[in-house]
Amino acid sequence: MTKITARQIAAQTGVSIATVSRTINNNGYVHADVRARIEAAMRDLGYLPNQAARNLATGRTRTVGLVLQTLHSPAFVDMTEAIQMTLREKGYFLLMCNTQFNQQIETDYLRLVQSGMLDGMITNAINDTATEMRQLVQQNYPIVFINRSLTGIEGQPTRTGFVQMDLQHATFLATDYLAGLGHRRIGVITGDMQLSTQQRRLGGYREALQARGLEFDPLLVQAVAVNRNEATRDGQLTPKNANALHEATVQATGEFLTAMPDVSALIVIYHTMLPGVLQAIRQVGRRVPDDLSLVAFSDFPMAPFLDPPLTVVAQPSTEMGHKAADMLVALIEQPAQPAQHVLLRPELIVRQSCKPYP
Amino acid sequence: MTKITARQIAAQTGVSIATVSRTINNNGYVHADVRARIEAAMRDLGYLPNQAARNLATGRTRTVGLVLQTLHSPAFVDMTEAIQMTLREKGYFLLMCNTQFNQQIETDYLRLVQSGMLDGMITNAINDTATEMRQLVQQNYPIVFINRSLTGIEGQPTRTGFVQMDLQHATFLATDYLAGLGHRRIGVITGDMQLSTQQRRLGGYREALQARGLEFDPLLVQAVAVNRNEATRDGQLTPKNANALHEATVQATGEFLTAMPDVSALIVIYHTMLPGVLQAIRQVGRRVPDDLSLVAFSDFPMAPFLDPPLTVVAQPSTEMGHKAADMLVALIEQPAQPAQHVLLRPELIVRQSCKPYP
DNA sequence: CTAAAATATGTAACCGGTTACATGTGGTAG
DNA sequence: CTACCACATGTAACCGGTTACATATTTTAG
Repeated sequence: MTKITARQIAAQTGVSIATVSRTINNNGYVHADVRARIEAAMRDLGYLPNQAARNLATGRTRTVGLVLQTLHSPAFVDMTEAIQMTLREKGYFLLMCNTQFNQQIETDYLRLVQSGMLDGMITNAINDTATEMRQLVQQNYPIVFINRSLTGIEGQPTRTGFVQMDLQHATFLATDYLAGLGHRRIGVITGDMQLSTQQRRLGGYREALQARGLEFDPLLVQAVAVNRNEATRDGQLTPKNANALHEATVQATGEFLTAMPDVSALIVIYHTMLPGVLQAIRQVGRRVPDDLSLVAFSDFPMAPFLDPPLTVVAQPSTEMGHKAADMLVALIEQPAQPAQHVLLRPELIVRQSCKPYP
Repeated sequence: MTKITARQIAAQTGVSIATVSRTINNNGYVHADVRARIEAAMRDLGYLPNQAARNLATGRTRTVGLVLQTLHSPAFVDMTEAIQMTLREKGYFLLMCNTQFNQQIETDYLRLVQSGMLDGMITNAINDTATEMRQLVQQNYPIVFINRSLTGIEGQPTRTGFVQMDLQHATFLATDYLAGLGHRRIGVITGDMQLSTQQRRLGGYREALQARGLEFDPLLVQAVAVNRNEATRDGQLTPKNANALHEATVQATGEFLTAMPDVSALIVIYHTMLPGVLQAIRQVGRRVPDDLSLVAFSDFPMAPFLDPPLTVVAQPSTEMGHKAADMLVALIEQPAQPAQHVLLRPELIVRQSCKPYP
């Protein structure tokens, strides 16, 4: 299995390597007969152009990165598949970068764009405000942010794009629905408060409360730590951390429900926490929806078959994936311009996990 | 943002580019002082070595591909994350290749190894017997197969590895458990019959039936088509196909249950079909577990919270992922040798979706 | 004290393509 | 007939590193 090179194809066909290259890339002039002979030779010898060489010569790789914290969320799976399918149609490849909420890993992956390994990046990076990220944006590397925003680049020509679900509206929908059912004390189980998205998420919560004349009580917002910087220092990754998050969720939710017996409804922001929350609810002896109404984020195929069928705020994940991929390719192939924004709306899907407040 | 090159670092530091390269790669001799100066210069200028150039020069990319049909299966998600984490620790990157059951896409991705873009491949390719695949194996490209086997390479030195769950034992466990509960007519909902894994899966089914003195009835095995070659010709991918599979499952299962009223237990081989099966069961008016016992494949976090909590055969997906990644890296970094095999055992997790036959 | 070994660094070939530029042919408009 | 343009192909520089080899200096061993 000696590696076949373009030189050998050229020799075989009696042309120069430049003509072979033109044939491969279908640019420049190549006589039809010559083209046919070259293509035949390539087929016969099973020739495939060396990608590394092309990448070096062209300065592009037709590969983009997708930096997500985890795939253990149906929304992310939908998005990932949508992104990959769209990219594939446009001739791009996808490098997966799951960070398990570890910021160091996140930063490491971001550098791949600068190292010329990736033409661009789609990310919902946690440390979206970090220096490294701003640097990337400033240097005009193509980046599409998912559900993130970045201040200070307004109007400047960059290669930055934003695809967002209306996070504020999502929590608004959930809160408003529950408040409309008469619930007064609506708990929220969410992640680290320092995430830049929390403001918008809680904004929708407060907005809905206010509209219904309810008071905002910070004690009703229960954060579960998802950031796993420390947990990953020792190299123990997935299984341990997945369990760690689950345990942390069970414990935090259990304590929350015990400490707040007047909470009659719960909004769960992160899908990854849902099993833990459900378990905690069982453990403290509450029943959904009779003793506790529940709205979760992200729809998933099994949601209608849970006990009870789960009312959720569905995210347009597949569409977000398509948009993000489209946008990134555009940013890669076109010159810098003011950042583009796409905002998609979430949707409340009512099933049977909520009841009117007695 | 002029791109910084190793040459500039060399000039800046007053050394040759070779010394810079030695510093970067930490091989060969470099004086400690010089090394320090070079590293300082690299930091100051924000230098990152160009990956394409390194790939070309070294003939390696430290990137491997993962070819899976879909991520809409918790087992695949677990595996993917485990693979990626393991690879990352060993300094490799992961290129995602979801094929949506399209064999053309599968083949396309396989070629990436030959084009030098990938150092190796982990795959559960559908067309595992195809010419392209055998060719790859023959040419000693590092490949690890997940739940697949390949005849005709026994003893030959290749760079092939196999990580398998004991598929036969998995169906055996499910079937034996149901038969032990007194069920006689146990239905199986599965995928395309031409998949090379079907033989082993059904083997376990028949083995258990035989051990319990029950007869095998081919009519009890209901296939749902998952192969989406045609559906993808028009470029319409994810959402349409996901729905298509769901609808096909609902319909096939519904007809099956209606045509076979004496079936008192059901084994669902593919997780992606589970929602469709559950919906069909509802539609035909059966109730789990009272009118129908159910065992599904793959455990998932929400399984205990389904109605009823689902009895499943759990796959050691995370472990399979780790093993596969370890194995692939070994195959990449070591010379060809006889194929390695890892066989892991599934486990029956009994919850409440099965009842004794009345 | 001297030869061998270890350390340190530079030179230049090489990885396998892409592409700007030069060169050459044939057809066509003026 | 000449100038110009489309077509066709080759030459060689270039992409940005890696690394074999040559050379020089410093240690170490005997």
